[in-house]
Amino acid sequence: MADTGPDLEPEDRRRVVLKDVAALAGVSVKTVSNVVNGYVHVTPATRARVEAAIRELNYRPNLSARNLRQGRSGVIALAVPELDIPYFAELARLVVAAAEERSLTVLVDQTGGDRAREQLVAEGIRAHLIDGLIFSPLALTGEDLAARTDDTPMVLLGERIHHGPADHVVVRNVEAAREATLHLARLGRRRVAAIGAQDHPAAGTARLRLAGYREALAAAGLPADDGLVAPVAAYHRADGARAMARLLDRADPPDAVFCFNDLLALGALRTLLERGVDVPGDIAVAGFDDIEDGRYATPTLTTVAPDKEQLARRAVELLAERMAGAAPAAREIHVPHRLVVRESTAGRPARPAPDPAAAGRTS
Amino acid sequence: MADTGPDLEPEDRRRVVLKDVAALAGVSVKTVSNVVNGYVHVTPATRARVEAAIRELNYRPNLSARNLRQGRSGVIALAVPELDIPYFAELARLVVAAAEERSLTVLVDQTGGDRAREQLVAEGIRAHLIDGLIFSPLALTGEDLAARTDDTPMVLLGERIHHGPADHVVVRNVEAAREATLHLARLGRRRVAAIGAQDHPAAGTARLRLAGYREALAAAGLPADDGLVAPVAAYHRADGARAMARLLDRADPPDAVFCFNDLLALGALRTLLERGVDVPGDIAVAGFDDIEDGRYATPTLTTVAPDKEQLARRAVELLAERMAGAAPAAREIHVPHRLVVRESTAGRPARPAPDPAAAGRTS
DNA sequence: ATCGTTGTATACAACGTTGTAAAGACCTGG
DNA sequence: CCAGGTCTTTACAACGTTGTATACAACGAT
Repeated sequence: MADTGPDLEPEDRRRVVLKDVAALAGVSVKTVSNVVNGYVHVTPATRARVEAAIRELNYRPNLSARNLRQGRSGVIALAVPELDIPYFAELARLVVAAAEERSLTVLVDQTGGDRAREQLVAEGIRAHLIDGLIFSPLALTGEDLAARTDDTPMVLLGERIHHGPADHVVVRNVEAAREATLHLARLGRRRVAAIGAQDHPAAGTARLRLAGYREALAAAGLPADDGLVAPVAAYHRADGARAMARLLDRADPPDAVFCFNDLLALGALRTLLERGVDVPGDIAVAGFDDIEDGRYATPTLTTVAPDKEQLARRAVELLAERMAGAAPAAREIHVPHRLVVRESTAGRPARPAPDPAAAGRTS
Repeated sequence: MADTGPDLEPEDRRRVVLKDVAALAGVSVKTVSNVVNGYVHVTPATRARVEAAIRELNYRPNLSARNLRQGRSGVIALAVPELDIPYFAELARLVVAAAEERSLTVLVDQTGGDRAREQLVAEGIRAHLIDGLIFSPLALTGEDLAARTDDTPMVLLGERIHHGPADHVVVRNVEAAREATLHLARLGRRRVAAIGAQDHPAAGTARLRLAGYREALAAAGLPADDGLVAPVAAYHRADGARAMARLLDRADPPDAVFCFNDLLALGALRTLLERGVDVPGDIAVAGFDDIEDGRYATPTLTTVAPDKEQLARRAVELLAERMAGAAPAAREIHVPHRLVVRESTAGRPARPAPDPAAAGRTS
């Protein structure tokens, strides 16, 4: 608090700027800038002298200044509900990696799925700090997003907002849910339950997966019993565990369950185990997302595996296009998915199983 | 690519800046700035006029300019090996939350545990973009860090670098590992194995936890058998699964295993399950980190639970102090931990299969 | 030798913001 | 009604960088 802080050398403390390098190298500031930016027309001799000065002073460009000058920051934000939900963590890793390939830095925002916070994000809480936004909203509706005034380029992830105003990259939720449910029906299960229904208007994922589930029941000639559709407050393990318990407490429990994400399924598995219910003998379980945990669960979890790698890559790609100035109409990109059948529906493999890492995927 | 892009209105496209607001409100640029920054001496009338203009134009301050002017960005970086390792994901969430309380934005860097990348991070790859760094290095040694030339404030997380040049916030690894191992010994286990030893010089965590494990064996009067110490390449489930398989293939397999983190333990559990080994009946398993997965594993996982909340909070706190200019000597802060005993050592709870906790004492 | 032509280096302004210093408006008390 | 103070607002400069325009040097061709 005292003064500007001559904690160390009074002068040396200052950050090194172009001017310092220029002085040491005996050239103009702009020449140093040119060297830093790889401008072609610089004599090898000059370049060498400048580079030596840069090294000697350990010069680092001031990004704030550069950004101010250039009007962009090279930073994009990734806004997700929570980082420690495995699906989003995996996505975050992939987005950061994809962004890096384009020399973009990722700033991570956690909305907690909270509507007010999501609105702030959409409204550009980080405006001018970021050049673009990859957003995975939970609570916002299509109208909310359409009403957005901030014009930072945005790409929506993993959620389908009908006629949204922005690009979105998604998996074919209805089809995928149908495939998973049909898989359960083809095992001969007659009472296939669903865990993960949600009421509120923004619950796009829940609605689509529920639709796929119902389509599959119809296609398989099974009756639709709304008592077998378990709503949840959120998509965490605990919700899945509770929902499973409620289903088991019914007079006519299900013989299969399709959970709208893997965390719900893992919670359900836990309840089944505690109750001594055999999986998949008594009840088969399938999930959605293919998070790593599912590959090590007991039993390993059958699940819909979206191509997350591509999800991330395409999102960054679309965003980069818009950041570069392209302004096509909102696009909807679908990434592939596949059903990965594991023990929770197919049963335990023969005794000697070598490497569990090989279960399901290349790893 | 064509031109600068009159995709919309040729003029309206420009971002709104202070000047625009000032013009509309009929005041000077500085007055608008004063309003934005909550400067006290502004007439209510003026303030109202300015605020109206701000709303009308939807003005957002340009952070690059503000940062340039003020010499700081309000952004800190969190550098961790991988975001989809649950421990780091949880930590990331907590750090982001703690940072938010101080109006700091977090930028996440993934090093992959790669030495070159960690060096870049330490050397200030984001210099001038960030005001501080919270770093959880995997491959760097204390010397590497001491040799760092960048002077961005830094706090090290969860890793103990001896006599490091920076603050670090850590759990008492040796003590915690000792407690966990002693817990296994007190169950009556005689052949307690360890999974997670690592050779390379930077593996501080592995070394400390191994030391704690050995101390506990000595304290319990158990012989130290190096054949029971399983090295791993990394700390993922697959490594734990493989290491467990190797231990089981020995002529004299262990009757308990202390894994140096929960992922290793989860991998080990998977192998045990596949081999039909009863946990904790035949082999008791304990981990470290208390990640959520462990609470839903089969059986639920006994583990050392570091106070991650405090870990994150203290790290941000120390960093903020240094960013504010304080320059005390490097500090080492210890956060509390506790041993959470669950089914993997205590046995299945009574619920479904009446099975008293004493089941853990079978061997 | 002179003229372009190309290649190299420079000065200056500008990006949008805020700190400084100072000017203007307004009040109080003599 | 004015001196002296406080409150409010302003002009200007500066943060570090890069685009533009331009000066200067070196060159081959006339």
